[in-house]
Order: sequence, then structure tokens, then C-alpha cells
Amino acid sequence: MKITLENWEIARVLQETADLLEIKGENTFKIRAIRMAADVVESYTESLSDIVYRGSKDLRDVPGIGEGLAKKIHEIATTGDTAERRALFEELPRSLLEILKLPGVGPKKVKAFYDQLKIATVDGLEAAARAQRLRHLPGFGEKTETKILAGIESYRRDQGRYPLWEIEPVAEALLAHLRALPQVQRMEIAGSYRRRRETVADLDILVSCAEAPTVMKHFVAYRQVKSVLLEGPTKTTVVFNSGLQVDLRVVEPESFAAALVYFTGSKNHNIAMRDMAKRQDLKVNEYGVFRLAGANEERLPTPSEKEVYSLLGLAYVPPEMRENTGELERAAQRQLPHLITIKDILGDLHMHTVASDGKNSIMEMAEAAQQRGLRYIAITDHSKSTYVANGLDEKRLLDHIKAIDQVNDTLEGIRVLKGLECDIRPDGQLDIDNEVLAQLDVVLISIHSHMGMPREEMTDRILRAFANPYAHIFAHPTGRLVKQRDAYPIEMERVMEAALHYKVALELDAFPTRLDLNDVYCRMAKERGVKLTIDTDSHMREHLVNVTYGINVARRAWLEKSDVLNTQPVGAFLKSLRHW
DNA sequence: GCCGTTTTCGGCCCGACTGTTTTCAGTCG
Repeated sequence: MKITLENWEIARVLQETADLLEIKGENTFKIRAIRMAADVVESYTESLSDIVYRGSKDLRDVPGIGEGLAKKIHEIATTGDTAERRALFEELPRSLLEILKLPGVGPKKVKAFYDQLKIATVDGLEAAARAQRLRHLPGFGEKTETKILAGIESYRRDQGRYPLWEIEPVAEALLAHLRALPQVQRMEIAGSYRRRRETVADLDILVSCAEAPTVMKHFVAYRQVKSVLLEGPTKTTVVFNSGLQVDLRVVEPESFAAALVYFTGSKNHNIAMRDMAKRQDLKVNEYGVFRLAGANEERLPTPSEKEVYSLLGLAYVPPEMRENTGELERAAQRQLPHLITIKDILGDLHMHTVASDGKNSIMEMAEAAQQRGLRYIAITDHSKSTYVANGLDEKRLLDHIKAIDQVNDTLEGIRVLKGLECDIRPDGQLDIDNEVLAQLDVVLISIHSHMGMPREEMTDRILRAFANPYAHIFAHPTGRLVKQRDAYPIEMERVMEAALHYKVALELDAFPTRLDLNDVYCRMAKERGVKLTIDTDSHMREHLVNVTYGINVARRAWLEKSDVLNTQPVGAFLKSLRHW
């Protein structure tokens, strides 16, 4: 039977294999190779399942994948698992993987607990620690026992990764606290926060200051700090009352740029960059760039991040691109894309009013958009199938069209387009008559019901909707909600092919809980020549600011102005619908 | 297990901090 796995599902099997091999004590470089391959798979913009079934490409052409991993991936794509992983699970209980997730517990400790005390679960470990049985193991002591109990507590309370939009105000407040110190020269939030990932696991704060101890003291005294995990002369780690972990690193001013590159990461970007440095007899670390000459090393000046990259023969790489997904090769060839910015967005094509489930009138939304500098918007209330949102039927929609015309008659400087967010019924038909759709400027189509359909049926349903000549833009294409709801299963390769065929644009819905399409799929669309739109899906005028979260995703997907339809003036934009 | 202007074997990024150690292994990022 043919099974279809998304790339992230294949990546997870590989990561688990790596975890198990690590507990077994296998060669660390082999493990690293598997983890690297898993990361490559997860961000790969072609379906590996598809490649395997079609035989359309040699997996060994993918960077980081050679003979062995190509075989493993083939096996996973066709059977869902590997014989190797099954054998490992015969030997080591699955629950060990959970122990491995505990902070401060790595593969060596997991192995020691299991081999010497037969501990296989987090509960078992907790009981052993409470009974003071861990301290007798060689290399362990009383403090380790205490730390493990604390680690278990934080793991149980841990909410994992936090959405970026939730963390931003927390981060800003902390920066304000630190900025109050006159000794602080430069300060930046680095890590995945700066790379603008949709969620972050912790905050990495970088400060340049000649008096590190003063900054550390001030940091630890912050009112949100609940406990201190590590405290050294240059690095301190604390946990906030909310459970968020925050790292502070203090460096000398001359090292700030190199440290910023290092702490922004990602890890794989750093590894690849340092590897490139080594080939040029250079060394890169968080203190600077050094030229190696025999036993001596000469420190090269790095006043800015741009200099750090430049010394390695690279163009400056924007933080959002630093994921080791090909950006370094492009930087070496001076062929980095010119990433889209918020200023490029001239229109917003997805918003609701009091006519369906919005909080403001057409006029209020238009005025708010105009204040933000937009040149056009589309009012796209729900259609009748979304009855929980008071969706419009044909008659109410026709009245709404008239109301939009009236706003256009009275408002200068912004154009309000007549639109609809039209439901795709389970059979793939749109739920509003074509003769009414024909009177609209912009028709979004989207799925709000029957999300549990099997992958193939769901894909067929979407493709039938694309065939409707009045469908312009497929809104929030996967239906996922960040950390709340997985995407409904679809065959993304087929959806993209059809989008290109019918010239239906795909939406990047910037609403912070959606961010749909995500970064990997947006990049996939760009590579296939499928156009996107970036819209806020606003339900009140205050939501219009959320476009910035869409820009975050777009930049991570390497999108340029030309990839996004609503960067065009309104006339060109309207002509481009179904004709890009 | 991957990879190649040191190539098909022998390398594989680099450093901070902790706890248990008398010089370092484990963990983390």
C-alpha cells in the first residue's frame, strides 16, 4: 500500500534514530550526519515521498544525504519506519526518549540510569532521585540529584516553544530594564527571535559592556526572574516566572558583531560558516574572526556583522535566512535574494467587517488601512456556509457590494475592493452562485469545515475549487493554527501544480495564530513560480498591524517583492488575478 | 554517515558552565 508522508514526518523518524544511537553511544559524527539530514529533510521544498515514488531524482543529490541516508529515507517513505529504528526500540524502551528531553540530562546520563538502575521512565527517575539513589552512581552526586528533580519539574510545566508574538512584549520589557544601565553599550536579542521563527524556545540577549558583573547582577535582579540556572562571568541563564528561559551573554565591545553572528545562529548556519572559514585558514568564534598562521592567530577587525561575512568572502546574510538551507552558497556567489519588506505591501486583501464576524464597519477598516499607508484593501467577509461567523448569502452579499461602492464614493486616497472569503464546500463547489461572484473584484476561497477528510479527497476538493473561474486566491491554505491545530492533510505538490495551472494565488495569512502558508511552503511556492499574497485576515482595525508577522514568514521563505501580488498598484494587481 | 582547491581516507565548529573531579566529561547552544 502506498503511504504518503510529509517531509517533517520523515525527519522525525530520523531524529528519533539519532536519539537512540546517541544513548547507545554510537559515533558522534554519524549521529550528527543523521541529525543534519533530518534538518535538511524538514526544510526541503520538494516532497521526498513524491521523489521516492516517482523516482524523479537521486536522493544523494540532496546536500547532506549520501548512500546510507538515501536508503533510510527510501525505506521510511515506503514503509513509514526503518528496520534499524525498530531494532533499536527492541533494545531500548521508547520512554527513554522522554528522559532525554529533560534539561540537563543527555544521552550519557540516560544510559547510566538505564544500565545501572534500570530506570526507563521520567516517573522512575523522579522516584530514584527522591530516594537518593542517583548520588551513588559514579560521576554523580547530591547536586546532580537536586538538578534532575528541578529539571523534571520544569519539564512537566514546560510549554515547549512560545509563539513569537507572545514573547515580543516580554522581550521588550526586559530590554528596557537592561537599557537603564549606563554601562550597557550595545544590546540585541539574538537566536531564533532575531531569525523571526514563528515560535521561540528561549530568549538570547547579547550585550556589549566592559563591566560584565554589573550587567549580570542587574539582570538577575529583574522582577520576572524566578530562578538562576547558570551564572558565570560572561554567561547567565535564568528562568522567568512564566517558565521562559532567558540567556544573557556579555562580550567586549570589539567582539559584539562576531558574537551577534554566533548567537543569532542557527546552529547549522554557524557550523557551515565555520567550516568555510577553516578552509580559508580562518577561525570564527563568538569573539571575532582570526587568521591562522602557524601557531599564531591574528585577530581581524569586525566592526559589523557585514564585516564578519565579508572576511569569509560572503555577502551579508539577513538573519531570517540563516538556516543553512543554501544561503551561504548564494552569499558566496553574491546571489542572495532581495527580501521583501513591509513597505512593499500596497494592499491588504483579506479582512472582515460587522457584516460577518468582524468588529468594525467598512468605513472604519478603510480609514484605518489608509492611516497605515495602504493604497487599497479588499473587504472579504465570510460566505453563508460559515454560519457561525454570520456568513453572507447571495442577497446580503449584493447589499454589501452596494455598501462598499458607497464608501468608495465618499473616501479619497484609498480604493476599497469588493471581495468575499468564499467557502469551499466538501464537494469542491463554492457556496455562492457564479453570477454573484462575477460582480466581485477579489474572491478568496477557503476551507472552514470538514477538515478531517482523507488526504487525497481533500486535495481533490481543493483542485475542484481552483477550477472555478472566479476563484482568485486560496486563503490560509493548510488550515493550521500555530501550536493549536495541525494542518489538514493535503498533497501540497498537487495543490501547487494546480495553483500554477489555474493561476490561483496562495495566501500567506499573517494573522499571528495562523501564519499559513508557513515558511517552508511559501518557499516551495516561490520555487515553482506560484504567486502569493500577504494578507492580515483582520477582524478589527487593530489587526492590520499583523502584516509584520506575514513579512517575517515571507523573508524566511526568501520571498521577494515580485513573488507577492499585492506589492503592485491596484490596477496592475487586479489585472494579475488569474493572469500572473 | 558525509564529504573532497589537504580528496576515497581521515577529518568532521567552537566555547561556556557545572559538578565531580585532581584534569575532565557531560550538556548546552
